[in-house]
Amino acid sequence: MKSPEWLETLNPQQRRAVEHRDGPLLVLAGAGSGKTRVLTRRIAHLIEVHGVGPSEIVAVTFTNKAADEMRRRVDQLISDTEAASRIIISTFHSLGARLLRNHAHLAGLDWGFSIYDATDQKRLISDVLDRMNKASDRAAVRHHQHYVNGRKNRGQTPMEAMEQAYNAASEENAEFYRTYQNALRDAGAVDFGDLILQPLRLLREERGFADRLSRLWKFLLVDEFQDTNPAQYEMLERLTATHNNLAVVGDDDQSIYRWRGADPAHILGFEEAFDDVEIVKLEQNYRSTGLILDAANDVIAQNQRRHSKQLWTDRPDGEPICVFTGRDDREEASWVAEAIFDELRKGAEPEDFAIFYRTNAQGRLFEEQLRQYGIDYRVVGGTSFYDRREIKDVLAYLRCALNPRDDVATARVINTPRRGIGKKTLEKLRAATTVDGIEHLQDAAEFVDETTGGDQPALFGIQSANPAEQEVLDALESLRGRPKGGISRFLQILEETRDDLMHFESLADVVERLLERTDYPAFLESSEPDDAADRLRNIFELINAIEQFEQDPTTPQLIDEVRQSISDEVDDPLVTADASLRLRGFLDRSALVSQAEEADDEQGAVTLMTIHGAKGLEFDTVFVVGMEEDTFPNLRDDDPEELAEERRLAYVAITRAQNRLFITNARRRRIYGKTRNTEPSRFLLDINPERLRLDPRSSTTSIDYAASRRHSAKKRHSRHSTRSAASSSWSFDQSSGGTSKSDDGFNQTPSHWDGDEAFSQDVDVQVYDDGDAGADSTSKLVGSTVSHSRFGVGKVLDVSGSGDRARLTIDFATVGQKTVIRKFLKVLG
DNA sequence: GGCACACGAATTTTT
DNA sequence: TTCGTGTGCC
Repeated sequence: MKSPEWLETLNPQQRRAVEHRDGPLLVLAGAGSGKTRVLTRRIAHLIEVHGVGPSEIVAVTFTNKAADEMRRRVDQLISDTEAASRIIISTFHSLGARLLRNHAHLAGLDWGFSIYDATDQKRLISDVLDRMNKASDRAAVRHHQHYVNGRKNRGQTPMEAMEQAYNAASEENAEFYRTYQNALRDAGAVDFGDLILQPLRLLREERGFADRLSRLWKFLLVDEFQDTNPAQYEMLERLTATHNNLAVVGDDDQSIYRWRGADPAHILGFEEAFDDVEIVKLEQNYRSTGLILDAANDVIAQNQRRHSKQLWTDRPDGEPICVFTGRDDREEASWVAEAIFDELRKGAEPEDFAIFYRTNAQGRLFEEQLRQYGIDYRVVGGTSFYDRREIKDVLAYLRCALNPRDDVATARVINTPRRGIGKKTLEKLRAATTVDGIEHLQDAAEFVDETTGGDQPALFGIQSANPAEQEVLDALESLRGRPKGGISRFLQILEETRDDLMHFESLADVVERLLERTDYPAFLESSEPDDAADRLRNIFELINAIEQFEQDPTTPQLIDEVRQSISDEVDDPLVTADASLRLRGFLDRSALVSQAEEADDEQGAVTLMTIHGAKGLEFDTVFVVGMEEDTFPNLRDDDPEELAEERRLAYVAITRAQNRLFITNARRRRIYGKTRNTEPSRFLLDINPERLRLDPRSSTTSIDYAASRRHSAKKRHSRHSTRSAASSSWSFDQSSGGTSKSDDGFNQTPSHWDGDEAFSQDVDVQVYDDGDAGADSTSKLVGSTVSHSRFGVGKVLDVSGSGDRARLTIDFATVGQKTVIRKFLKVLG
């Protein structure tokens, strides 16, 4: 077999990683060093040069985005598309789901088990707490969720948690874990943590399971290895125990999921944990300019515990990093929008720009401003598609149909749309689930449904010797009228949907009939007229996604696997129906994919996302916004590990930029509706100022604007003013270009921005005066950017007259040229 | 049982 | 600011 020609395009280290065949391989891949390139080529190389079977290769990633991207790139490298489709490329969680789905019986699960997402999990936790007569308020739910997930991330079963309990409180937690786990099992469901933990248990306990898998899967590759949690790590160990063909790629500097249980110790200690580890360091960065890389290094250098590596580039320095400090968060956003607007005018493409923020909430302002400027954008992440109420409702119906034990799903939709089953009735149903023979809400519902009102015996002829239980049953039997009718109707809908599953080829058709049957669109229309159209559109998108899933080339294989695993033990036609199996697959997918694949609109839009979402991506021009203390870093307590992780996050953000990097912040920011003064992020101050350039339109003359505030605060208290020594950072002097602010449209505020003292006064007393035109010399406005409440943003072409009544000819981004009276305009800059 | 309203609380990041 | 939960009324 001859080497493929692309081998020549790799640098020596990359090539070493690609050509390595057997045994453990650790690739320490700095940002932008061609990590994905190495992984994808390694896969191709294994197949085409070493003759490894495609289905013997398993590549694991953490996000669906990364998995999709890898799949795409592998497809490009391997000409045999059928072979390429047999390579398993999936996230850890999808892989776990697949293992469980195919071995449900081994894991003690029903074939149709549900996957609970974080929201479902919370609901169940709350129910369990109620049943245990414990507080079930938000904080308690959060605490227990955190606890359970923490145990599962560490690979601990309830029993192990109990064994490790060291005091009353931890015993109580472990006891809760046990009860919760039983409840999950009762509901025929698994949570996210189980997708790793349950397969892991099989690997530990089922003789031959690990052996079988390691014969099947001979080469494992793991992307973003720094993000593995202990459970995932153990899973990898067990899967590769017989052959040790484990290739991991990662960068300890980009470990940003500690809060989710990721432990960088795995990558830091990989060399010791396995024998004869081949180590490859990829240190050449191909992505960023010299200055951007230097800035990233300035920031990350402050972290202690790191693999030693020296990221370098032979690219030129490039432009200095542009820093802008707005007077408030709104101005920050509008400055960013305008900067992009200007670049677009010069011919840049929207998809070259990305705005990264620390928390999703920050995105809103940028959306607003981009809209003002008529710039197309796409928001990645945020409230994910599958988290939307209407989507969860529809999926809950499907889950109910497939898994009658799924009480969380049942409770969600039994009265959606409203059909007369209120809190009281639901309580009665719930109370009955403790009676023998009625384990689940749907059982209780059927009990009611079959109780025809006296002459016929109740379902199962259930009677209880226990008076309390009998009381519960009596309460159910006494239901009449709307509640009872609603319950019957609900069961009928499920029954008909199950029937459809058995008789319809297309899952999309089944869902459409479900919508009709529930009259869901009308329900949307009546309950929230304003959003109904949007929500309905989302539902159509869901149907679309289902159709796509049904046509996906990898779907048949998935279905076959499940079919094989259940065929010999189940002969329920509902279970074995094609549509059911596909529905099962689709539900798994939707539980594990946080966002609707928006592969469609990559082009023509500016990208907005959190920094977490940005990992693994790159853009020509990057705006890292909200660079302030308390926003970024966003620290809960003063745990140094937490700070280190925030720092890595900053490193990730900076290293996404190829050619231009903008860092912005605001001196005042609204948080929870309250306005607060801010301080510049320590990460910004860690960057050597020689690499930075402060934009002259900033509301400050120093990047370390808080230093001047501290400085003058000091001055107020002591007669001998000293230069602030509080900051350990380099001092920055804006040597030139310190413009007066008289012509920037904010000149209703006296121009007193030059000295620290005046600046600090400004911070204390200045109130942003929005929209008041004042009596500026209007002739100066030609060329400046203005905004209008209806027309959005535009550039001033011409001015006639003066003062408020002046008539301005403006080229608006959205509507073209208009003439508008001065007083209806807001000058932006 | 359903609805409207008020109040209160709370906010990282994601599989 | 926005969300969700709790209360009171029809």
